[in-house]
Amino acid sequence: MTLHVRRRPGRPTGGRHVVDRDVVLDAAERAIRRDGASVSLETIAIEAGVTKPVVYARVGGRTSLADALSDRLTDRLVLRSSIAIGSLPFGRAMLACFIEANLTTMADNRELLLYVTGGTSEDTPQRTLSLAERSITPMAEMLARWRFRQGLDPAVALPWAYGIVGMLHLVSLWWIKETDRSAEQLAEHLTELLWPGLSGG
Amino acid sequence: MTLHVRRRPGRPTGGRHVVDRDVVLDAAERAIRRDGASVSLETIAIEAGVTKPVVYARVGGRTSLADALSDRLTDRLVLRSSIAIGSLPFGRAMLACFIEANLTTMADNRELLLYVTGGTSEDTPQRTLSLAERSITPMAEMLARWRFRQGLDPAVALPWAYGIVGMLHLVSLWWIKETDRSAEQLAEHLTELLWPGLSGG
DNA sequence: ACGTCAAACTTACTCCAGGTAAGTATTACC
DNA sequence: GGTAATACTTACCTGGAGTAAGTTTGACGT
Repeated sequence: MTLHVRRRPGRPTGGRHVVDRDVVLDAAERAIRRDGASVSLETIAIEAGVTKPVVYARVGGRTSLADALSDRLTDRLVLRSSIAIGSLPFGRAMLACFIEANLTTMADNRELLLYVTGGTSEDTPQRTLSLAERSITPMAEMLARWRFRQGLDPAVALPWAYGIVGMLHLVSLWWIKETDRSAEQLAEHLTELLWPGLSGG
Repeated sequence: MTLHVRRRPGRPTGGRHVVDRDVVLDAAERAIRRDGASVSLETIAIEAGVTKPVVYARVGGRTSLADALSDRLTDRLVLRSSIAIGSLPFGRAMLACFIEANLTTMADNRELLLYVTGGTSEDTPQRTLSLAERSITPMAEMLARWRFRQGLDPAVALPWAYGIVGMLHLVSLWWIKETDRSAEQLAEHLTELLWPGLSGG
């Protein structure tokens, strides 16, 4: 029994696509989780129940696919971070929550992270950067406001934000290899490193 | 006029290879600097004045090549860092020197960095990690000793070291795109973020 | 001196994944 | 019911990684 039935060709009755962009992206995520970051576009297409050109029509080539999945991962990072820090005032505990939320989200999307950042094309660094840019926005803005209120120079917010994202990124890569220590403990360690400087101490 | 003359086949007179491993790696670096990170193995072989199988005989496939170049980049990072921090006592100024040395070294090896970390295969994250592991060793050891003497827990040294390398990595990627601010200023900003926590403040 | 072997390289191939062009089945519309 | 548009699939092209087989030369024993 074949799990995924090929769509029949021809104009569909409803007038709309049966397999739209999000369905393809969902299938891509499933295939990546199952087969790892080196999964081919053809495999992804089969997982979606269509053929390769359909994937190209919906999301474009491999680069566009990686971009789209990067956006999804970023959305999750931003969402989980925002939830984590939403109910807390700016302070040490908030930073720890932000860090832990990021770490656990990356761990939950392990294969996806490897696909997006370790991808097959040469624009991977650019994508990593844009992922960083988006995922730091809440933190960077909050940081700039905080420092401005404190009478400190807000110009450092941008390099700091990149730095923190880079830190979380590499620590995540390391951590998802051997998850022996808890996310909470790891987040506490990083908070211990970052908070004194962040708070202007 | 052809710049690179093909070697004649046959057993050489000296008994040793004319084009040894280091020559191939030098050629690879030149080709990468010239053509970017997406350069093919064939182009690298031509740059070295040989053909593809010779590259395979000397360094192995694309993965091995990336590993070897990663080692070279790491050597430079460690060397320049060691020189920068060698004459200074552990302290804020030393951290700033360490950071600036790392940033400028990455900028000097821009294309190489993109090749190694944004490479074509799926083991890129693993390579990024091993690059990190090696390049942080001096810093991590120093850090652990320092904290031990201060009566602080040295167990945080490893995650901190990864975190710092990740921070430097991403900030470098960002910085080499638009080098508008000076390395010194950037290093100062990151030092301002890290030092208070590092020193156990 | 000469035949044989081994070394070192090149040519020529296979294989696979990304990407695309052309063809086919089905529905919408008048 | 005929024509046009649509949404696919099949079949192909391209380029790079990796490898097998062939070719040229020096070394070495007799």
